[in-house]
Amino acid sequence: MLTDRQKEIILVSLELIDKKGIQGLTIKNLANKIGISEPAIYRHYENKIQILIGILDFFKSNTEDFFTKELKNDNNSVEKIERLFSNHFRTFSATPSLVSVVFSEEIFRNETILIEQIAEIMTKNNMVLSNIIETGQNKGEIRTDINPSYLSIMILGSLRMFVKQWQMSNYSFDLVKKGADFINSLKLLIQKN
Amino acid sequence: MLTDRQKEIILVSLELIDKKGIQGLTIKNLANKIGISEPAIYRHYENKIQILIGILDFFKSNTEDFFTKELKNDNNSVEKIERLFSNHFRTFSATPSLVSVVFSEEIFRNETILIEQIAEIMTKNNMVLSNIIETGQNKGEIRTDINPSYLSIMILGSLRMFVKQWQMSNYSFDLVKKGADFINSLKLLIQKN
DNA sequence: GATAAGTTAGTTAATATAAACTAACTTTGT
DNA sequence: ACAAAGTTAGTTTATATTAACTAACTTATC
Repeated sequence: MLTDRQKEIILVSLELIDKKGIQGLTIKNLANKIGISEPAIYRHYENKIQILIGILDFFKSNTEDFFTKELKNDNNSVEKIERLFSNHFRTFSATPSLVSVVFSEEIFRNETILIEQIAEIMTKNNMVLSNIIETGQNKGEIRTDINPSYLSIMILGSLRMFVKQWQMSNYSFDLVKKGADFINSLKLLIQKN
Repeated sequence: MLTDRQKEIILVSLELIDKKGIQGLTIKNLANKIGISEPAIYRHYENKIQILIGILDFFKSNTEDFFTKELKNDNNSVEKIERLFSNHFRTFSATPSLVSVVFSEEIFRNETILIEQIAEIMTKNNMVLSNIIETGQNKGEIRTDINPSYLSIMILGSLRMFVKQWQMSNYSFDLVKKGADFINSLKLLIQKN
């Protein structure tokens, strides 16, 4: 659905945001880095907002595929959570610049459409996780002394902070490897007994 | 140390960032909202970066006072953590616009000085918390099956996510009240047995 | 299979707007 | 009367976007 150039624009935009923040994403920087002129960008995206929407779509499709696949099976809930996040770790490892974008609602504050999309993603993540937790509690796999929505906030917050630290350390450790270790600790917290 | 007008500039800047994101903090918006002309701003701050530094200082002094006070006493570690965060909740309740700023490293990506200050704050928070946890583990108050740095990431991440949800819900619940409840759940997770 | 018509992806040049900041003058409060 | 805080009217620089045009390729038609 996306042309090669469109994919390139999205990827280079992610890199720019990653390295210089949202203020670094200008049509000029984008064009320079790709090696074409500024107006050429407009042959591929109508305007800057469409590019930002493209970035969000890139991430959305990335996770949505996985959600639908993973949620169908009938694994243990704790394992499900484990897989959900090791998948995220793999995604971030492959495209580290995604971290800046996905964890910075700030970037999308200008346009209502963008805010809505970000809110949608976050609500979805939260609902999916709450559901898994509730099921796990009913099956006796997850501790029941804390309500699902709180547990969900804690898990999502923990993971987010973990990834953010990886980013702030300049990707100095292996996210997938250390991430697996971190998830193990998280499992200790949420498992029954 | 700050004049009334300087305080006003900081507070209005916080409001602008809170409502429109960092892109909403312009000298023009600032001047309009205060009700003076743009150049008048420069009578009080040399340039925009100084204003941003002012915002960070405002938050730093807010927490530093508390840290030094709170850490001297010899309370139970879990209680210490509880107080540390209920204090944060109170601060955010009083000045909700702080949330956008403190939790958005993104905002300060342009200038090296600002990045350093943010990193300093985060490192400090993390060290203070790790220390409290380690002490608590040695005194048998906190579970020892998870290492202090992981626990610290989990706690900070949980709290951050909790506050962020409060913000994203348009401050629809009482942060201090529900926050106390949330901290209770967190306590269940980290306490020994 | 050659030519006309259309498309794609690019170029350079220009424009509108908005940002941060400055110089020179005026008002206000003690 | 003088210093602090304000104003008006600018400057410079950057940014997104548009206009006008072109080279190279693809498709349709005779």
